[in-house]
Formats: sequence, structure tokens, C-alpha cells
Amino acid sequence: MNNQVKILNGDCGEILRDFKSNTVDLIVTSPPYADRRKNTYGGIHPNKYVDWFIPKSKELLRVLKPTGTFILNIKEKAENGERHTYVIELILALRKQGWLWTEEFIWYKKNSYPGKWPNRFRDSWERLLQFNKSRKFNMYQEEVMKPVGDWANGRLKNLSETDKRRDNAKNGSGFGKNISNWLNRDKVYPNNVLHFATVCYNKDHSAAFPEELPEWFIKLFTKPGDLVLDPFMGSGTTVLVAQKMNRKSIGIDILKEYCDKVLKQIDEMPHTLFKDKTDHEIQTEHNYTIRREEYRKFPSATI
Amino acid sequence: MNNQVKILNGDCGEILRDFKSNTVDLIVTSPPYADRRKNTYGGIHPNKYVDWFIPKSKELLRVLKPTGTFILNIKEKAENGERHTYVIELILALRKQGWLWTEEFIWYKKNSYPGKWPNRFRDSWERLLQFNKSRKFNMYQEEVMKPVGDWANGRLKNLSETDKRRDNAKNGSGFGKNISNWLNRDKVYPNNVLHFATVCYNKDHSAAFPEELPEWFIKLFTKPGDLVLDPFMGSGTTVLVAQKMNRKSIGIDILKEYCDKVLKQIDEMPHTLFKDKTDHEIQTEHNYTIRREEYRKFPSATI
DNA sequence: GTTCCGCATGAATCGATAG
DNA sequence: ACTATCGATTCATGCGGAA
Repeated sequence: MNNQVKILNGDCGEILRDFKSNTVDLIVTSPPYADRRKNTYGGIHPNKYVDWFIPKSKELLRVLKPTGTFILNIKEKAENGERHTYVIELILALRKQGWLWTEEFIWYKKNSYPGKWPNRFRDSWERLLQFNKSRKFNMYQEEVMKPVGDWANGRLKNLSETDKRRDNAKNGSGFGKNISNWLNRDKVYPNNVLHFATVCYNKDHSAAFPEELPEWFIKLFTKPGDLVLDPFMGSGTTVLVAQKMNRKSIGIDILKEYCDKVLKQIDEMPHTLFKDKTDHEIQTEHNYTIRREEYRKFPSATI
Repeated sequence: MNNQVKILNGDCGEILRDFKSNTVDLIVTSPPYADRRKNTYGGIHPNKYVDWFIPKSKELLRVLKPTGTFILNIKEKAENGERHTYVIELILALRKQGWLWTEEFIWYKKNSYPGKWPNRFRDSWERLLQFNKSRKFNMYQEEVMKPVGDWANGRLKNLSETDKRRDNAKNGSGFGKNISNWLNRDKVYPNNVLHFATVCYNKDHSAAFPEELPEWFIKLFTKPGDLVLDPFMGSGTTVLVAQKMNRKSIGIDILKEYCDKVLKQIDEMPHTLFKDKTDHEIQTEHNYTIRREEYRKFPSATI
């Protein structure tokens, strides 16, 4: 079967021990931030954050395929007028653990949380840290191309014959441009600053990100049928989006109520079981299949 | 006298030793990044970057007023598929030195350096790290309020970005004045993601950052008559903008040719000496005074 | 005096090739 | 194996001159 979602309740560091190595294509997650969400997760003290996270990321490193990618959405809290350093300490610790720190995307939130303080403005961005297991990872850049900027309207309208023919290597840096390359181009590659609005506050999970966010990374780093993992599932945005996009997915959360809620949402999704269709057919028809796994504390997971 | 600029040639770590403590209101600087600008500055190896920087920042910490702010523009390089860690190591080292890491602004550059690679997109942002000496620093938030987004979109849509900027840059052109009148109506506080395009003229004139960048921080953290320091002056954007904005400024650079070039530009600025006018009058009339200091290797600086 | 078009250029990075 | 050099790739913007 092609599409499949598993929801597992428990501590991801423990649950992942039962997983086979080198099986996950993409990890997208937003772990609880330090000292936040005290009433739900209990809160992790900033000074202990790295020690809390590293045993879990050890398992993540093991289960990730060598061609896979780990996207970590995390934000440091400002405490007593200062930005805490646990996030950058975590980056150093993860590198020491064997991860490659490949990239740092910026999630720019246009509609950031309102507020006013005498010593700072609204915090409108978060880190999206990309880690990899090896330098040869899968990346499908064409899948996330975006419309070319406004500048093209005014500038590429009427090109003379000389421009179409021109391919010049100018002085020094070698960046000659060939205008004709742009003629039939309406899309360009994105950069590492992502503009996504935050989700409205109608869900009760405090750290949810918008669907566009996991969608963008799932498009970029996986193909249909690949396996996506969110070890801190929360409200389940990652697994629900993966499901819609016809990827297999596994969500883990330590709170049973979140697991129940996500399972309920999955059951409510439009779905049909399918048999022998190609990925293309499945995507085209927007059919989804759901394989609801039994809900176990310690599954003998053989994905 | 109110306005004053000093250009000093030499290593800022040495030159600053002659400065009195607690005298500078704002430091805005963009030091040479690791392994960049090799042909001009020689390049600092990433692994030695922190050791190179820390002695200099020790003096910066000393000369800064307790109410002052240090803005550090820096970016890590990507090499062999990985982001280098020298910037985040520098943050940790600066904190250990006694700095407070107050904020991290993001400078988003739409027109970042072009290129395409199989494993990453173009890097379109840089860090603008804010450090402070104490938790009670001066911040004039109203000075950087910006127009409400909707209004600007609707009213200015028909004009090209180039035309808007060009007309605003000319002091007192009718168009610019009209716009600024309109803008005074609905303003909102900005957030910590700053959108500035990089400068890319078709002349040989290259600058590290656009004038808007130091201008924004000078407005936010200083008042007219305050002292602005750029210990890695380069092409001199910071001191030239400070000069226009009627702040005192000191620029330091290890390369004599940069010092000469900046002094020449200062001499070419429109200026009049003024006597007993208020800051407000000075700003309103767009008069500037220039006090060109003698150019010494080791000044007995008594600012 | 405006608008439009052409040209130049930028804190880059990777992979292959050569020493 | 490890380092140095070279070639290929790319998108947004300012400026100058022409229409």
C-alpha cells in the first residue's frame, strides 16, 4: 500500500528505539520550546534543553536515511531582556553528534504575534534549521519554484534580437547573463527566506505552524510514497499534510490527547482505499488512503 | 560644535585603546566575514575568526556607554555543503566577554547573490546581531515607525520602486514631500525582519550595505549629536549616513585607501558651518557641518 | 520632465580538474 | 588523500541614455 499514517503515543526517544535504521526520508518537527507550554508539556528549562534533546536526536539520526533531511523549527525565548543561547548551543551539539548543519532557513511571519515592549520589536521570524546525515541528500528543487518577481514584467517585455543572442562573459566574475534564457521563464528558484503567515489561533495547540510550511519541505525533500516523521507531532500539521500529499507518515507525541485528536482528524479526511495505482494517478485523482494503525505505547515498528 | 567626523587609519583593536571609556552611543559595523574579501583584507580563516575578533570587541565593550548599543552585521559562509559555525561561536564568546545578546534582527535581501547549486538555494539573509552593555539602553522606537502596509500598497503601486526611491532620495523634491506627508498618518511599529536591497551600482562603487541599514539603526538608537562608531569602516556608509543625520561619528579602517576615499566623500558633501542652532533647526534645514579631523595613526583621542 | 530599455554587477558555491 | 584553480550557474536592482 502506498499511503499510511501511524500515530504513536509516548516519548519519541523511547519509541524510536524500536524503529529500523535508515528508513525515514524526512523529519519535520517543531519541538516544545524551552520553558514554554508549561501547562501542557511541563516545560524544559533552557539550561537543560540540549541535554534533553540530544538523546532523542541520536535516534533521529539513526532512523533517517542517508539521503534524508531533518528540518528543525525552533526559536529561542527572550528571557530577562536577553535572547537565550540554547538554540545555538544545540546546533553545536548536533554537529558533534554527527549531523551536518546544512542550512538555516528563515521563516518570516508577516502576521507575527502582536505586542509592544520598550526594548524590542515584535519577533517576526523563526529558525528552520536543516540537518543532514550525508552530503548526498535528495532535493527536488523544481517542486518549489515560485513566480518570477515583478521586475520581469517591466524588463523582459520586448527584447531586441541582439539581446536574445547575447551571451557574454563580462569582466571578472564570470556572471555573464543570457537574456534569452529568461524569455520563456515564469518561475524562479526560491531562496532561503520563507514567507508563511502564522496560523490563526483557533487551535488549542500553541506551537502549530501553517500547513504551507511542512508542505514546502515535503515537496522539496520527498516524493510520493516517501516516509515523513514528526517526533513532536502536537496538533499534527505535519502528518496531516503528508497524508494529503500522499506520503507515508509517522507522528509521535507524548500526550495522549493530541494523538486522539489527530487520529480523529485523519478519520474525517476524505479517503478511499486504493489498490494498484501509480503515484501519479493517486496524486491526480486526489484520492487518499488511510491505514490507521493500532495505538500502542511501544510498537514493534517495522515500517 | 554639534557635528563631527573622525576617520582613523589602523587596527581598531589598537586604536580604540586610546579612547575614553563609556563614550560611544552606537556601534554599527560589518567586519570582514571569514574568508571573504581576500583580495582587500587578506581574509580571516573561519577557525580563527573568534580569536581574531574578541580582542577588538573587548575595547568596543569598554568604549560603549552603558546606554549604548552594538549592532554587528555578519553572515556565515557555506563550504563543502555545510554552514560554518564561527558566527554562533562568536555569539557565545561575546556573551562570555560580558555582552548581553539582546536581539537578532534579520536583514532580508531580495536581490542576493545569484547562482544555483544542487544542495541549496541562494542565501538571502544576514544576521544583524544586537548586543548591549546593560539592560537599560536607549531606544527611540517611534523614529522608525513605518506606514501601514495596505496603504502603501494601494497608493504607490503604480510607481516603480526605482522611481519611488529616486525621488525620495533627492532632498525636498515635491513627490518625496507629498509622500512623507501621507505617511505621517498611519504608522505602525516595525518588527525584527528588515527588508533592504543590496547596493549594486554599475560603477565600481561597492558598499557593504545600503544607506538605509545604518540609517535605520541610527534613528532607532541615537539622537542628534550622539556619537556613532564604525570600527570596520570599509566604504564608509555608516559614518557618511551618521554625518547626514547630524550625529558625530568615528570610522576606523585598517586600509589607508578606504580612509582616503571616505575623507574625500565627506569633503564633497554639501555643508555649512553652523553656530547656535538647535538640533531641530539643523535637521529641518538640511544643513550639515563637517569637522574634518587630522588623520593620525594613533590619536590621543579625547572624544 | 517622464517613462522605458539596455547594461552592469553583486560579502557565492559546487564539482571537476590539475598539481 | 589533500589543496588550489577554474568554469558554470542566476535574479534583482541602480543608473544612464534614448524615446
